[in-house]
Amino acid sequence: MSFSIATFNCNSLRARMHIVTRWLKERDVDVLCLQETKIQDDAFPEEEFRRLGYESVYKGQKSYNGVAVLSRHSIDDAQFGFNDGEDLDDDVTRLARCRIKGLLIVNTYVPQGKSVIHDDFQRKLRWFERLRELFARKYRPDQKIIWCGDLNVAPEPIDVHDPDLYANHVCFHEAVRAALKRVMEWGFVDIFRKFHPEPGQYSFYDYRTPRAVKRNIGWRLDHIMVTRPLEEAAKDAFIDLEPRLWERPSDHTFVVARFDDAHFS
DNA sequence: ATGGTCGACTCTCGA
Repeated sequence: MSFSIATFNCNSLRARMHIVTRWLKERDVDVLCLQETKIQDDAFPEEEFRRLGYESVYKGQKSYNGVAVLSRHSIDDAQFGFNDGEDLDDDVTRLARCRIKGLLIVNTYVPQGKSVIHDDFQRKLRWFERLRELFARKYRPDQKIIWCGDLNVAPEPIDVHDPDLYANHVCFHEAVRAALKRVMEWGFVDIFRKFHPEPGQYSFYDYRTPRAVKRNIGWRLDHIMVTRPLEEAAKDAFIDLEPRLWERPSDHTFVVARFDDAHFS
């Protein structure tokens, strides 16, 4: 049997509900992690997801951010934010953690950073440090952990259309790539890249770039990072571009990974 | 060519 998980920055769940529900019906995943839901908790469409067979945990705020985890299996120990004494309200709507089928799921919407000379960029770098501290404090790399979401970093030159052009971009600058790498070194593998060494695979296409998808001018910012035991259980991973052809697509698309769940609880 | 387009919400910001 297999277990599948996906991540999607929906850029407003309200505006993208048609895409999320259609995708869930057609793709049949076990777990979907959402970012940028931009919806407050009292308006979250929990019942609609329940009718499709999905439980959900979520934390949102007005206009910005917001994360949710949808699951066919029961969700335990849902928590939001780092709980490290540094949490802003903003952090709580950017980081969700829970336990599903014995797996630890960490869903993040990492701060974008605005520009490399803005304070928010320092905050972004610090965010990755705090994530590493969180993993070191709460977990071990021999556990089955999935860290996924919009990480707002293209890890390597092949993850952007033009590495020279983006050298000073907040999602590709060497400092932010090093910050991501530091977290990865704790014990994560980029499971999409493991199955797809080829260039030209992106999860994000800027609305402002004309015909970006057609010209394949994109970024790989949405990731599914897994610990070693899950790397061994992984069967495949892919970027699902089809929803980009549906009505009113998000600027991001779905990234999916599948595992052999024979050893999951 | 330093623009462009979305979404949420007040008109401008964040991405």
